[in-house]
Amino acid sequence: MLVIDKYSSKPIYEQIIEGTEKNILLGLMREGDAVPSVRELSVTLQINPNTIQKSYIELERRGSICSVQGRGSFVREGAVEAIKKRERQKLEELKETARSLKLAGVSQEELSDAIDEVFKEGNI
Amino acid sequence: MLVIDKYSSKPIYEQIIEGTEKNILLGLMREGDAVPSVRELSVTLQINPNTIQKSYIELERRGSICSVQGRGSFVREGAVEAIKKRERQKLEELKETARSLKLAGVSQEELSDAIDEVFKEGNI
DNA sequence: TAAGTGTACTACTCCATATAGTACACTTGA
DNA sequence: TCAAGTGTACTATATGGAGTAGTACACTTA
Repeated sequence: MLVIDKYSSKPIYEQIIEGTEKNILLGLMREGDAVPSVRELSVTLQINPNTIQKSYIELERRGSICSVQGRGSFVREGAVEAIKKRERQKLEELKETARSLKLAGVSQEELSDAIDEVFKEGNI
Repeated sequence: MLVIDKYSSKPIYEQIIEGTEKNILLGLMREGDAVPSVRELSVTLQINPNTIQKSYIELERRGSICSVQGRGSFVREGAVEAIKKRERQKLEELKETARSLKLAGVSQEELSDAIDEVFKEGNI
C-alpha cells in the first residue's frame, strides 16, 4: 500500500505520514478502518518500528488516526475533512512557486495550462 | 540586499543562492557586476565565511556567477538566461502541489484564481 | 608592499534522522 | 486463563547535513 523511498531527501517518517493521508483521501482507507500496526508496518516496509511510531504519533496529533493501547490504530472519524483542511495550506506554497516562475518569465497562460493538465489527469 | 532568516528550516547557504539569483532576475544586480566578497558578505550577514563560500561555489557551478582569484566574484554573462532556464524546472513542483490540492478537493477555478492573484501582484 | 580577494584545508559542534534493543500495560481471542 | 498482538515509553548509538572556527596560500590591485 505505502511506497517508501529510503534514499529520498524527504525523511521516511514524513513519507509515511503523507502516504497514509493520501490513501485516506483516495478512499483506500476509510474512517474507522484499522491501519497497519507499528510492528506489522515495520516488517512490511523494512523500517525500524521507532520510525513508524514517530509517524503515527504525528498522524494522531493531526487528527488523522487514533491509537488505542492494546487494540491498534484506526482512521479517525472526521479524518478526511481534517486532512483536506490541512492540505489547503499548500495553496500558499503553490502561489510562492508561481511567483518564482513569474519572475523567471513564465507566462500566466503557461501556468494555467499546467493546472489544466493536472485536472485532466486521472487520480493516480 | 540579501535577507537571511537564520531560524528558517531552509539552510542558510540555499537562502543565499536563491536570494542572489532572485536579485539577478530582478535586475538589482546586472551581468558583469561584482557580487559582495566572501569576507564582506560574511560580515554583513553575520554568517561564517565558509557558508558564504559554499553558496558561491554552487552559484558558480550553476553558471550564475564567476569567481576570479584575487579579484572577486561577478555576475556571469548569460546568468539571467541560465537562471530562467533552471527556474522553469519548478513547473513540475507546481504541478505536484496542484495534484495534492486537487485531491484535497480544491477546484480548478480556485487554483486559477490563485495564479491570477500572483500575476496581478507587483514584483516584490 | 599592504590590503583585499578567492580557495582550500582541518577540526569541531549541533541537530535531525534513523536504528537497535528493552520493557511495560493493555486488549483480544482461543 | 493466557499467549499473542497491540500501543507506548524509554535509553543508547550511528550517521550525515549544516554551520562554526581557525589557518594558510596564491593571486590582484592600488
